[in-house]
Amino acid sequence: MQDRQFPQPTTTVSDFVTSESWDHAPLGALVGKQTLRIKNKILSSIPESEYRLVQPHLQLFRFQAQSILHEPTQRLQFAYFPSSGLISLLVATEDGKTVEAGMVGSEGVVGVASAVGLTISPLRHLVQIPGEGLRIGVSALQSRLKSTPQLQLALSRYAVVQGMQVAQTAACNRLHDIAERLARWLLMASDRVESNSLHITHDFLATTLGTDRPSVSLAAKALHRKKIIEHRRGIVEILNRKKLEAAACECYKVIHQFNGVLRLK
Amino acid sequence: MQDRQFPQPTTTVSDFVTSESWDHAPLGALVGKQTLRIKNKILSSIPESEYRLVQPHLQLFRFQAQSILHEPTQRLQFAYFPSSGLISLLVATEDGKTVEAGMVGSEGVVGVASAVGLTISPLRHLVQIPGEGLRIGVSALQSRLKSTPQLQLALSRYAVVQGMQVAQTAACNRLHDIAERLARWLLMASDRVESNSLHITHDFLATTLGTDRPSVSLAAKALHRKKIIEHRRGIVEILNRKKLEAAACECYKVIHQFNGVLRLK
DNA sequence: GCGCGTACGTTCGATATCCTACGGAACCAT
DNA sequence: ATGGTTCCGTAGGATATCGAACGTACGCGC
Repeated sequence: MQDRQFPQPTTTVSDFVTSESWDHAPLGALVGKQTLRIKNKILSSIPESEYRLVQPHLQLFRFQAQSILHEPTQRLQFAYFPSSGLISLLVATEDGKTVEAGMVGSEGVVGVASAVGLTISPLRHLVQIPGEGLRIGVSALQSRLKSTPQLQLALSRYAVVQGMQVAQTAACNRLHDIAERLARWLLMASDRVESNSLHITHDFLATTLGTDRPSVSLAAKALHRKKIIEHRRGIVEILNRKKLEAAACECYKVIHQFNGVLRLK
Repeated sequence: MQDRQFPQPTTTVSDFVTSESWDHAPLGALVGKQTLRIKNKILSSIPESEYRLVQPHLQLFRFQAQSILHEPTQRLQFAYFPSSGLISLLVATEDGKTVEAGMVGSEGVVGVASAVGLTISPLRHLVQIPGEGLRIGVSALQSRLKSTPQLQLALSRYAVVQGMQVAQTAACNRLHDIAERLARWLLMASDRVESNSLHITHDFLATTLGTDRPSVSLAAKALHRKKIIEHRRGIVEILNRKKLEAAACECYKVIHQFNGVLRLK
């Protein structure tokens, strides 16, 4: 919250592990981990027997707003299983522009590349909406995967589905205008936060939509004029969800459906 | 070649299996499959023992220009391992526009979703440059994967790396102009065809770049004026590769590097 | 050689977006 | 309250792209 110098890599370590207090409170920690496990769709989908194998390596983790979990120049350190909050997967170009390629909430995992033996990712992992979850060190995860085939499959499957979502985003970025994309993003974020009130600035919306701030303000104004959203300093509020869905491009529904694929095997 | 009604789903079955002649020529078939196997980077990377388990299910397959291997409305039927040629992964929107999200050549596999138990893909798989390769039925592949862990890992890893490439494409589509993207596409295609002469029309370039034909013609003209490319009816020729790389956006190099990740474990 | 379908060259107006800039409002720390 | 910082509203010119249209050139089949 206090560190807002977003583009600087100085804030990229962001080791806000809250396990200090939680880990040393045996009962609390277990209850916490179990709750967070259930809220994360991937961890909740695997058998109890497999979960027990990875559980000792899971740390409780609090996602701080605007902190960076990974930079492309780094090696992947952890895989994160959010139970709440929202993490943006951003691509940054040489000239400093950025755009979001994907989004991870409680339905997924951040750093899925580590599940297939890779320790790099060209994507910046930025916390857009704070929350909490569990994380596991990359080497611990990799060494456990052989004995947790269901987890391995769930992770691989998520990687494929995430690729589909990224592909739809690639098309969306090319073919749909800013107002449509803004509406899509607000819906996707709202789904993950489970709230109609989003704490985000136009500036950050510009970095995720791959445009500049005035363009976001104009698009937001257009939605406001239609009484679809309301926004004040750092907060966007959804007034009429139905209308917002109508204002968004088809990509919202398409991407939303992909999540269903994960459950239906 | 003769069927050019591209957007129509009538040509989507495209069962141009040439295995009839090849399969019934025992020696020739084996030699053919072995050659094609070696040229495909995924099949060549797995142990001989695992290859022998899937080999009986592999069919020789010839990719016909402009044929469609898969439509989003269908279920995945086969996974294709190209040894040559180029397949575009296209996203189509409701209003009929299309744009390429990814590209598969001998380094990869088409239909990787089938490797994680899924039988859908929202991407149209379109043959851009003809070639040949091997294919395997989805159910045969899935039933063999448990006993071929190296293949499973190679496929999962490819899925992740392909996701990275798609993410970079998503950014490229948003942040780079048409001339840069055209240059990038020509380079990527040239790498896979291993030739400086590409048999493709401006119209198809427009569908892959997500724009219209006149915009492609203008961009091509700009490259031609700088003596970087030459183009006549249905053919684009790269005259100066160095200059073409300079004219392309960084995304070419970035995506190219991802392929290296596959080999380096 | 002729006709026809396909592909390319080019134009122009409309639109979306970018880029830069400035001012005002909200929030925070003191 | 006050000063500083962050965030939003807005404007105007520059640019890229779109969309539609028309003409031309190539190549194939007859």
